[in-house]
Amino acid sequence: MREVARALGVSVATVSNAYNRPDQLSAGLRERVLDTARTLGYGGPDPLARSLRRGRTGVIGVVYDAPLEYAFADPAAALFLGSLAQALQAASLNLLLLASPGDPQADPLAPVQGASVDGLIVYSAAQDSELLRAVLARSLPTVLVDQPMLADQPVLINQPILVDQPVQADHPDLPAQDHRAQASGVQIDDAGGARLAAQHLMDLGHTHIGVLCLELGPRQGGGPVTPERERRVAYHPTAERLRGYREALDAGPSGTRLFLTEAERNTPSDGATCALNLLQSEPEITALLCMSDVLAQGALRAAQTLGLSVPHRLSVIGYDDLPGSADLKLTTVWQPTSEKGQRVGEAMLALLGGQTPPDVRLPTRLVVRGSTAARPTTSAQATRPSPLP
Amino acid sequence: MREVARALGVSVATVSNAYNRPDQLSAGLRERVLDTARTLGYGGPDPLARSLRRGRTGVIGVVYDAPLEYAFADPAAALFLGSLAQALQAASLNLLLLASPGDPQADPLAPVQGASVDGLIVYSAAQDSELLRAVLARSLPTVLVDQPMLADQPVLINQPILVDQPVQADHPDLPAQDHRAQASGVQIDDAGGARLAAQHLMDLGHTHIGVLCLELGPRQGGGPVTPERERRVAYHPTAERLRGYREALDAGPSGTRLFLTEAERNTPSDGATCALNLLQSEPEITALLCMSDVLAQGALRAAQTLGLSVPHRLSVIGYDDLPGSADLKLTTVWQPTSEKGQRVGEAMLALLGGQTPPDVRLPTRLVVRGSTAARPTTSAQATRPSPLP
DNA sequence: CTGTTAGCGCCTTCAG
DNA sequence: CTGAAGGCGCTAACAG
Repeated sequence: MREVARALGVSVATVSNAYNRPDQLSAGLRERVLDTARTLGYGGPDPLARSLRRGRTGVIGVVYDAPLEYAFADPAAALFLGSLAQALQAASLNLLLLASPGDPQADPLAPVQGASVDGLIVYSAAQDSELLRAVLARSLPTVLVDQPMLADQPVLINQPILVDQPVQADHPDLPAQDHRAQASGVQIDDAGGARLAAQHLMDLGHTHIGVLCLELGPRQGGGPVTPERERRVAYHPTAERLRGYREALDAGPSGTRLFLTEAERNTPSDGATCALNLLQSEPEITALLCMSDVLAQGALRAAQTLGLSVPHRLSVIGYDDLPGSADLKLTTVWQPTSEKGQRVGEAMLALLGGQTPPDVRLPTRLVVRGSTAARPTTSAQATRPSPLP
Repeated sequence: MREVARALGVSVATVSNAYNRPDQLSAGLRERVLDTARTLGYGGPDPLARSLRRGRTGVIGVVYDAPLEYAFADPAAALFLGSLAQALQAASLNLLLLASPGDPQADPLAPVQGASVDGLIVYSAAQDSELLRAVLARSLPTVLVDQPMLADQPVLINQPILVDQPVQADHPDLPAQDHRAQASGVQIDDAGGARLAAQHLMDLGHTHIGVLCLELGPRQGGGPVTPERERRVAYHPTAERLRGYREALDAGPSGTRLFLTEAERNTPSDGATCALNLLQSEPEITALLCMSDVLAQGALRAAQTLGLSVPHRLSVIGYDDLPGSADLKLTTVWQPTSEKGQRVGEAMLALLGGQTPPDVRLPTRLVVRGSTAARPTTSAQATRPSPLP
């Protein structure tokens, strides 16, 4: 910039103005400035330096506690991220994807601590985790998605104790930095939806119900869920859905049993594997409660593999109500995925604007389609599924 | 940082060292520094300032010339982005999504010009567009995905003409900035795959073939493709696939005809709409060439709506070979989507490391499954599809 | 309408 | 092992 200024015999401020405040200099001069800039190969103000000076980056970070490829592979996540991006784009904000590094050597907090962003959105993180603490420690506008309500968060001492003067007393041209951690929460009624799903199955007379759980926490590896593990579920949505299932059970006739497995990843094939294992080890199961439609899709595939007709021999319920689930005739719990993204975006915008938006809790609904039916009669039930070829 | 230094009676350099070079000070002092920092509410070095000083941000921008939500809605894009992210994560690089603003008032170049990034990846942009020029003008390490080979790109004068001294002569501690635009290309054999698909159909005897095109360019709106519009296709993959179809046609028996429509967006429902319109206005069509599996999925749905059995009455071919396409028994053109992402990531890493990776062109293949069959006999063909209810 | 000034927060060489 | 100094590139106030 100085080069350009010198070449024209003007001051750097004038060059800066040529880019940022056209009204501050004559149109002719402005043209000349832009022109020589081009000649000199100067492409305009450096975004980084500008951000430093202005105190804003125009970037919002999304924290995702898993390899980033999962985010793109999961349709529900993609849907959410898409609508979030759309909401933020309206304010010219871009999305920075912050995932924990694949390399286990690397510091999983580094991305969060090192990102130049104006705000942070936590999409997936274990409750009460280091990661979450690192996010909060940045004292940036933060939106927590599908996390326990803020009131339940451990309080964090973040008020800087100023040694003598406010740091920026001599800098009236910068907006006074507000160092309070400003956070807001958006979530859905996870437990409520789960309760509806389990209830529906019990109303249909099912007494032996398999549950395909989403990950219980970061890198758990899947498999049967012991009561011990059930107590330590780290991912809030998983915990809540489980709680919902349990609540329905407790409210219904006693004698109904749940058989829990954890899918290693939220993919159809992991869902299929889980379902297969579960159905073979517990032949009395007549219904499957899946914590996602993706998992349910796998369950459907498993049923087909085992020659179990859905819904006559096996009922299946999903969660999310993805766009493709209607085609599959899947009974499922609907959640307002897109709206959630939009709400999160709006909350962030409000936070950025200095407001403190209230926490939001969005409803869920049971959508009954063709994949659930009354418990098969005992004779049919007695038919033990044939072992795999 | 100064606060912390003052509170401890040490210099700021020492505080900085506490964070960045533990070997430069005693463990005890380091502990004390970190400790008082915590007490004072100092969360560590500001990433922005650090980036400015170091000259690196640890962020790679992905340029996407459409509302960002499209990127997430398109499974092929998601797959690509996922594997790209994974490759980049290995080098602790994060992904910044740079989409053109939804607001048509806003400057579509702003995101590209204003992003603080170490490199740029162009995933979707019209060839020879302003956007592409703006990307190249940044003189950053750049990878062009599915764009015409670099040799065909308009040359850009980007060498800065230094007025007197190299700007950084007095700053030997910073890596000498290399201002040459370093770009590399990764693409697939779009035309080749398309040719195979069209050929397959012609081998099966089809003579009236409908084509469901991806967008021809930014915001075109869809609809029938006139020869005029066909000449001006702005998106390279669309142009190439079209060229491939045409090549097969030219090589085959004369008398075969193509009927072109553009889908407004790459979604199943747009695909269905297109297919419906096409099949109703041109009842002689017995096969559909779709430029994506997503579009093909819509075509399949349209066929069902019209009561046209696939493949007996109507053959359908897709493009991409998505994970779900096998279940649909869709004949399609496979492309190495994940590998493409990985290659792009590697190319970026090489560029960042000062190397100049060669351009890469990945192969495509025809995967024949159940959605294509020989042209129906004349009598069957004469059955005009029933109008919609 | 233009120029001067004073940093934004940090890192790194170099001298002690 | 520690401290002083200079500057990354830019912008906003203020004075002319």
